[in-house]
Amino acid sequence: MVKTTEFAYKRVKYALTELLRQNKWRHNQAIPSEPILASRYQVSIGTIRRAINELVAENILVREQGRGTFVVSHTPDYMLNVFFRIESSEGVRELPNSKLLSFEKIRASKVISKKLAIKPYEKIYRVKTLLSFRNQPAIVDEIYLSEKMFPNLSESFFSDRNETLYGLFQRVYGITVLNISETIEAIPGNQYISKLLKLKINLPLLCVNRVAYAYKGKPVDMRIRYIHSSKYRYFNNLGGG
Amino acid sequence: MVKTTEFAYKRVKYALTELLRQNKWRHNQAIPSEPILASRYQVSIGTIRRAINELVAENILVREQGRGTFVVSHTPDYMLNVFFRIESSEGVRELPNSKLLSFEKIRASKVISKKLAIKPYEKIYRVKTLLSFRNQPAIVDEIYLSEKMFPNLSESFFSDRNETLYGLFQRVYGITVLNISETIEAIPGNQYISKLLKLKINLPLLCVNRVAYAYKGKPVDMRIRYIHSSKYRYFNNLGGG
DNA sequence: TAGTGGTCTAGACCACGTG
DNA sequence: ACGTGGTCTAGACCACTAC
Repeated sequence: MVKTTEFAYKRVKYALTELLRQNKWRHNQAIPSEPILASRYQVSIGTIRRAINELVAENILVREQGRGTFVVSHTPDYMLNVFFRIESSEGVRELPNSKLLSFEKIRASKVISKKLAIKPYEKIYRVKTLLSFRNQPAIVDEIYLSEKMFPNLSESFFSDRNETLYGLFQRVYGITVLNISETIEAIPGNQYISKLLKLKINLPLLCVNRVAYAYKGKPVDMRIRYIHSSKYRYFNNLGGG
Repeated sequence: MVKTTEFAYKRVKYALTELLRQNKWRHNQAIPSEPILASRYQVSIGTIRRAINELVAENILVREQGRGTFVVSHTPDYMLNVFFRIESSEGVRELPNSKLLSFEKIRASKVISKKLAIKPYEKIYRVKTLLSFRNQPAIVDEIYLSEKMFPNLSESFFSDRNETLYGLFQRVYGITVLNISETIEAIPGNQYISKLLKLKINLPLLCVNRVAYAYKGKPVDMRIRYIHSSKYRYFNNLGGG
């Protein structure tokens, strides 16, 4: 067990994370400057810088020289570079357009409630969307969201969107998705999904199972994503650099 | 175009990377201590630390308090935590055993020579192996290696291995794999691979296409990996933290 | 011009590993 | 006891943004 308060910079980092989790700073405004934080936490600027640097490395904050340090903003560009891992077979990387298929309020199954860290049978939304690149259907999404976390969500949020879903979470609910864990399988397409993707039944699809997390590992949403695998693929880079 | 020599720490980092690329320091011995490097490059220890910190963040060096700073070592454990992205459907993560299927010397196709950054039709090895977890066949690998980069490679290197392939590259050839890029597709299994994996033909398989790189983006090997997808899956984490 | 983050320094003191 | 990396400080100077 590592104490997060053993060192000054860990203590500062923990305090800043806690303030971020409480949504004290919106994603468009600068957090307090380094000298101010240094005096507030009674440490040197170097120690503040170290704490902030770690949060920057974790994609939680971004620094802008001459302007300040900000909460990361879920722009489409950010999404494309950090979270979106699907490209065409030719290696083209772009964001798809989204079309709403269905919007339902249901009760969470045991599996889903566990992944969302809510009680079994709590109310959730299930949203299905069809994602297309240049009008070519490519991906079927099933999204699961806790109603408690996202009260008063309705169809209209999904039908005409000019922002990413995580951008909406941040703008409307003040919830910032920080990291994501995914598992990928190959499965034969069933009738419903194959038809949407304009594929013959039983052809192999990539199936991506994703859970997104906010501060301190709090689950935000879960989704199952079926991908037209002969035209699109998943990509990944490992090892840093 | 970013000049890598604009700042002292970038200059030091570049110099260290160059020495690493030239294999000046083996992976079992410490690189020079921080005070020595500081005096050698005429900068303060803080600047040396910054350069080293970036190399540590890129998984190139590891620090060990009280002992020194080392070139990262490709132990099985390191492989499992950094590069190996396959787990069982129950979420168990372990390294497979490898059995040699075939070892050939062939000429590179255009596609492969491009990925390995060698001339078309240069001599390469093609190695096929069957990977198993607890004696259950799970993965078929096709590995492509440049003969120029790995002279005098023979079957025996692959038949009885107690180390990972990248561990062998590092120990025998002094080549350290630093990062990896992968694309993942779903494909129907052909007869040859389905049989090896004890699957019916045409069932969906995960197909992972990997290129591994050493210092400065130099390609080391390429492999195509076919995975028994109903028992095993690919996993990934995005966003850091 | 004032305020922000970015680089770099020189040094104190601590924690750890080896002899 | 000594040398290693780890933390933290206080301050100089630079680069960029805003007003």
